[in-house]
Amino acid sequence: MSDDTKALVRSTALRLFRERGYAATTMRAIAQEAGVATGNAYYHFASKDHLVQELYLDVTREHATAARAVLAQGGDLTARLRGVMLAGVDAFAEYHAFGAEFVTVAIRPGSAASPFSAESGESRELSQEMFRELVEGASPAVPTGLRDELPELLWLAQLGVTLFWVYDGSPGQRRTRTLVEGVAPLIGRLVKLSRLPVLRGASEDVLALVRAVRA
Amino acid sequence: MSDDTKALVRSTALRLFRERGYAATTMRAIAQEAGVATGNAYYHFASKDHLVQELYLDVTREHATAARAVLAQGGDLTARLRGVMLAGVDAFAEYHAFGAEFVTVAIRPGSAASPFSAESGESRELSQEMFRELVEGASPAVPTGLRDELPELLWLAQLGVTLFWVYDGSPGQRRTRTLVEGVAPLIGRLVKLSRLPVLRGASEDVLALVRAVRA
DNA sequence: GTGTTCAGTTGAACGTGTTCAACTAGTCGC
DNA sequence: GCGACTAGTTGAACACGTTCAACTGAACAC
Repeated sequence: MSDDTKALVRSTALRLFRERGYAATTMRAIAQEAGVATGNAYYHFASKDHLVQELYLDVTREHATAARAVLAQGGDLTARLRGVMLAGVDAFAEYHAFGAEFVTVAIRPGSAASPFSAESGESRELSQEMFRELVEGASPAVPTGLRDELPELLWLAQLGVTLFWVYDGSPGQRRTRTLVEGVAPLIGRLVKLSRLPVLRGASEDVLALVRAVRA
Repeated sequence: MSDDTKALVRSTALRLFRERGYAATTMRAIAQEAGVATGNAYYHFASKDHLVQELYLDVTREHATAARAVLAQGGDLTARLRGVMLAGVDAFAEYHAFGAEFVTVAIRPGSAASPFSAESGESRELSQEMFRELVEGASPAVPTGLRDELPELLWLAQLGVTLFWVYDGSPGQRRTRTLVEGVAPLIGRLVKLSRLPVLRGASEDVLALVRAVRA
């Protein structure tokens, strides 16, 4: 029964999270709705955060699927970045009402749901792989100097957009879409300009900084 | 006794936060240490978050004081930005052990301690005013087109640096200092370059985006 | 069969942030 | 003086996430 129970708790939790949000979904309610004891849920999932992490994995998968359809259409860096980020806004839209509390949980450094945590490794890899495809399939091609670092930077940019999205109370998250519509061409343009002598130094500084800071 | 009690609860809470961090400081402990009933603390402060917000106000004041000393020395945008941001890292250093949980609390959109909340108005104003001085006192002067928007952008950059700082486990937060050492001249350089024809368009786009997104 | 082991399961118990009905004491109107 | 009125204060009570000692039953060894 173990595997069945775990799957049942998982799906029950995700359903309740979607229906009620994070705070209003109690561990007791999850257990009761799944027909098991409270402690049993903790046997299979170390904490409520670990259950939320399962939700993130689901959403990341949806985003990756939608993004792959966008990327299949080709295009330049700007178009691809715009498409992938807007696909993200769409994928997350369903959860916007509770987005705030979910991101709150995610940002806690110790949390299993943190985008940097070991537990989130699977969804992080999924997401970063998506941005790698985005960069590598762009035409015209991204300058070689940037090609290695850019995917991770774009992944971080996506996290930033998501953070903005959390605070975005406009209907349909219009402001976040406006942000994406502005940021995508801006990044596209800066990448293009990075080869010019004037910006050569600055762009090298950015890359050096990224490397220094990561170490 | 009301004002006395409020001040007593406030100072007790801040002391315990500094000594034990956020999670380990219980409302019961604060009340007990202050010699009042638990409910009494809630009469004066709506929630634990509101007490944390008082701590932020304290720290912001320390940062502003340290920053003012830096700004009094003049200098160009890069030097001033570097000085102010490093002063921030120093002012926050004492709390780094618990920084994670404090920022966690602060980032929750509904929270009183959020940098965007009404309750944080005082420390937000204090901080933004600091960046306004930073920009306006810089020599050579910042291009007029940027002068209005830059302070708020720098304030946001500071929030970003603080977010990085939370995750920075290096001794003495060396990585955050490296980040500041890199970001300050980068911003300084970009601001200078923004007047060149090649970047004119991009920098106008940035400003237009900021305005569009803020609305 | 019998004994042993252990993954799976149970629900009471703990400490938490927060709420609230009740109590206290000082102030005002008369 | 006296009767409201109220700001201040109390501590028990609530629901929560989480823990844990105890129980169950299937698998296995002999």
